[in-house]
Amino acid sequence: MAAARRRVTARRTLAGVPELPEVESVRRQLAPWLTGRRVEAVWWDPHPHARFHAVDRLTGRRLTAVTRRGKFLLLPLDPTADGTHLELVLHLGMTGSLRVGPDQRPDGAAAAPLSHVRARLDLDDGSVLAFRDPRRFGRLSVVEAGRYAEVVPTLARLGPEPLSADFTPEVLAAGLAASRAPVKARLLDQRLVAGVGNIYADEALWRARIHPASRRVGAGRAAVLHAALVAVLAAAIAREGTTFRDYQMVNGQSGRYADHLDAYGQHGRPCRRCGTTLRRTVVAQRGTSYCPRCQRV
DNA sequence: CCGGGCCCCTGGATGC
DNA sequence: TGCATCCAGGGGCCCG
Repeated sequence: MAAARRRVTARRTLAGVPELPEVESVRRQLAPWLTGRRVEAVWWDPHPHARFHAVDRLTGRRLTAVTRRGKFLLLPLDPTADGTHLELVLHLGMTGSLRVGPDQRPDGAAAAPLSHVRARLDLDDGSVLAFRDPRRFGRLSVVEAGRYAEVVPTLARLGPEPLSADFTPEVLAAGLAASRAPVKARLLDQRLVAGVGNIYADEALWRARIHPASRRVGAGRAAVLHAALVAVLAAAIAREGTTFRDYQMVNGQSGRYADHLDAYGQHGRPCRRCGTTLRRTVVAQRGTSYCPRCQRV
């Protein structure tokens, strides 16, 4: 009884984090609003735990594009007076989200204040970009274009985009062969492939029938895993990400991938393939759901 | 360089 | 019902 209630609760309050599909959805929504806009003013949270770097350098700059690498949003800026090309690097962390829109309601009254706003950019068309982040895991950094190593080391060492031609079954197989860490740890480590987090690691491993703790994934299974990663990420992008508590798209709605989850957060429920009850374990310090029957070590 | 472990933070869920 | 405790997790950092 208690266990059953716990499962229901867990399903209803499914939590998650923005991964590549969610960030890509945000990017697509932001691009038409932000491209070409000039930043008139910047405010950021002076909280001692806030993770902001050189954000003041945005003032007066124009946003020339909205791009993405892995889970990072990259917004290149027009050159400064001395010709320096800067870039805004934005990571949503666990609970970060972005809202963009007019600062005033149509009737001229001020919009209701958003909660947990950690930074805001006032733009030259009167709109405002608000960065909300209850848990303060998100990061905003302004760096010289392409110079990531000092400020955003993970971005500097980021692996190939999983939906690009650079990410091949051979690249994945070679990367997995070079290490004996659990395969899920390798997927979460952004150096092998960019943008995979806890949700899509569990989903891809379930689809590929590979146990998340497996330390031996040969070329054959790596090719299956490659196909699973590409399929899962593409399907999630098509549905604008997964519905969960913290993630909200720019317009305040949620993604529609939750109904398609086969593994993530599904422990206690039957495997959609074989009916075996999915189990929960911990791999790489992350909650992990898998099928003990059809996912093999 | 690599892998493993811990920590940052805070709202919601759980436990008593 | 209320208060205390637990839990979630991306990525930085440290250690062996």
